[in-house]
Amino acid sequence: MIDKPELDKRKAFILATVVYEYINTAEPVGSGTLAQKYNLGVSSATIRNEMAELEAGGYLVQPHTSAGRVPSDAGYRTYVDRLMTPESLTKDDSRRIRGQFRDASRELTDVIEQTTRLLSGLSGNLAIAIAPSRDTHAFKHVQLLWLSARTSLAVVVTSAGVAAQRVFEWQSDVDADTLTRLSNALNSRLGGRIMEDVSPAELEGTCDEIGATREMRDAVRAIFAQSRQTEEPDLAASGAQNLLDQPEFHDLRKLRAILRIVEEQRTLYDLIADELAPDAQRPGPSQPHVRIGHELGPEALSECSVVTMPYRFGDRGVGVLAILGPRRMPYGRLIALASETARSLGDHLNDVEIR
Amino acid sequence: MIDKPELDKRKAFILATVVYEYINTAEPVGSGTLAQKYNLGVSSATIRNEMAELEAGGYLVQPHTSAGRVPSDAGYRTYVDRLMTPESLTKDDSRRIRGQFRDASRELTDVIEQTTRLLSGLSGNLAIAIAPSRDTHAFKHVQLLWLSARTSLAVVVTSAGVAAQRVFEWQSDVDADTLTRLSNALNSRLGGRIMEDVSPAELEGTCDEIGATREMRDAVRAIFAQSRQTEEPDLAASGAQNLLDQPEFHDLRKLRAILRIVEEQRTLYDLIADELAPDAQRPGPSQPHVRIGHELGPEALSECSVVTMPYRFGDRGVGVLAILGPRRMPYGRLIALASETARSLGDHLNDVEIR
DNA sequence: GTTTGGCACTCCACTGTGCTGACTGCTAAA
DNA sequence: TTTAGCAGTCAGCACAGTGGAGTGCCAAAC
Repeated sequence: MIDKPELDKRKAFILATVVYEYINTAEPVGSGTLAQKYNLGVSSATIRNEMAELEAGGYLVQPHTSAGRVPSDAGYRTYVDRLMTPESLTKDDSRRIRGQFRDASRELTDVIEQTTRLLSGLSGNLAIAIAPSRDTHAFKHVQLLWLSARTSLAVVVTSAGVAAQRVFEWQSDVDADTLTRLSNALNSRLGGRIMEDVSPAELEGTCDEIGATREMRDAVRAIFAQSRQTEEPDLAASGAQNLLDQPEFHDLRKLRAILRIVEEQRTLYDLIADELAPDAQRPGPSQPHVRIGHELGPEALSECSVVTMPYRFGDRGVGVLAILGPRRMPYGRLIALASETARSLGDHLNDVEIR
Repeated sequence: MIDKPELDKRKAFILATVVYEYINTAEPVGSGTLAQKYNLGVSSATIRNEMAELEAGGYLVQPHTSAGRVPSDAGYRTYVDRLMTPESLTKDDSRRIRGQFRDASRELTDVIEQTTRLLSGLSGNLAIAIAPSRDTHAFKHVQLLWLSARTSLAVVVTSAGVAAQRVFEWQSDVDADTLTRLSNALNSRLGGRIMEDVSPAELEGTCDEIGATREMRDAVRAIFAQSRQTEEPDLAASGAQNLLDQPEFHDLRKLRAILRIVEEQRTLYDLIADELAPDAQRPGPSQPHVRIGHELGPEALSECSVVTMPYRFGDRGVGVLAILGPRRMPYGRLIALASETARSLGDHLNDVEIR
């Protein structure tokens, strides 16, 4: 990508104003409107000339010859990176966010889902949340419970709550005492460790220590594997119907394509999970990111933008909040919303963390 | 409601054909089309007369003077109750349903969600599932686990798997032995009982037996209350984007109203939960039900129909599957799909039930 | 009594036309 | 470099005209 020519002050101001006006009205912005509504100190003809140059530079596009201008991906990008003034939340928004987490559930999946509801309600767009990978939770406790001679229940508790439970049917009788000894051995060896650091070899070693059968060894491996990973990405989305309000999605074909992606969680996950890896390594506070139109990849989302904001849980756990909407979204407000919600969510998770 | 006049054979056949044709084409059906495509043995003029009478009887309506006819709620109702021939599933559908449950999760909420995905995929409509109320599960096991001197974890296991877990922070030190004795006492007193039959007095009695503190009594009550009920109805829905394909929902206002109801789970639950109560009492196999247009209640759903089918879990647990779509839905096929899926789901739940 | 062909009538959906208004680019003067 | 003025472009809208699908009714046929 070639560097865009630098924008002089007036061009920058005009671009910012076009984006601002278009975000508010959803109508192509003409030179006349600009001269009238905003005090630029120059005539519409001058603005016209500037806008022509902004179009040549790739910041604006014209839907048709005799229409006003609309920002391009590059126009939005410049706006977000350099022209936009950061916003802070209204008192009311802050209060609603705090209120939501004050009496939120302790259950990770419930919290994640409630957070997407909150965020979609406040933002008027589609909200998505990815739960922190279980690999990064700390192991707290495992208990093998005796239910009957040939059945038992295994429960694994991590710092984020119960990660997995599973019923086993044994081939041969098992007594409660063996289960307790095995539980104790595993607890003393693994307590406090991060799940992804626990190796299968270590599990087997612990089993051998108390003379567990081969069958039990397999069972222990299975239950640990299950508590580390889920088959489907752990993700929630809500507020899809908000998109119906946006004039750009009145075309049903486009809307379908988008909703298909949302329903098919895998694609949605891949879209946002990019934010996980870099943030987990980078030290310091997390940063919101904005991805605009074609930057997102899928053609179906070429008229959408996404604001993402990682949140932290414990030392290692990282999840992501995201807001998906039309490119014509109020970036400042949504960034502020996502940031504050991510912060509150992280705080809440740390509060309810099992220590 | 006044009884409709009986339909003679020919009227019945014409009504059935109009409904059938309209379901397939989504276009108002005219007398000419009927005479041409279906072998009625009479001319279009005769059909015209019959259709006029069917309209007078309230079975058909005309969108405008020079258009064909469209079924009314009463027309669909008659079709579903008396005219339609029951369908059975294709080999392929049956295979997909069986395949889905062969390696389905043991986790109740996962199964419920996967079932809605399956059903929305097969039916091409919106699928909804309500999980059986936890009140009807059988109590299996409770374990109070010692995590540290002042924190412990309680896990309640019911016949459908883990129902609740909760971390307690105690005001004063608690030792592992007390927790174990309390767990044992609760288990021996309550094992196998249905959750809704367990009274708070009984819980308190058991606590007193082993000399538990007031604080622990409250904790036990809380964990049992939590395992019986969830705040939100336990419900899953998927396939909303299927509705976009239906021509009747190309009107965005109508679509919005419907999606709003779907997102707001409470209304959706109330809509379908009616099916729970009567079926739980009635002996014998469950029956599918169809509710059409205004029968559903909410004005927003006046152009929709819902097929519901209860499924059973254990002796008492009853949940419901539902398919929501336009009134112009292939009732025979959807009833067969819902029935077969409900049966498979019930079987699966009973297979994975903890005994 | 029922059925049928014929006919006049109705009304939606579509098409083409012309108009309006918003906006542009360009040019020449300030 | 800025501005006023002007001609040109094009979407969107209102309007009228047309075609066609379908109806209701009536009189003749069965």
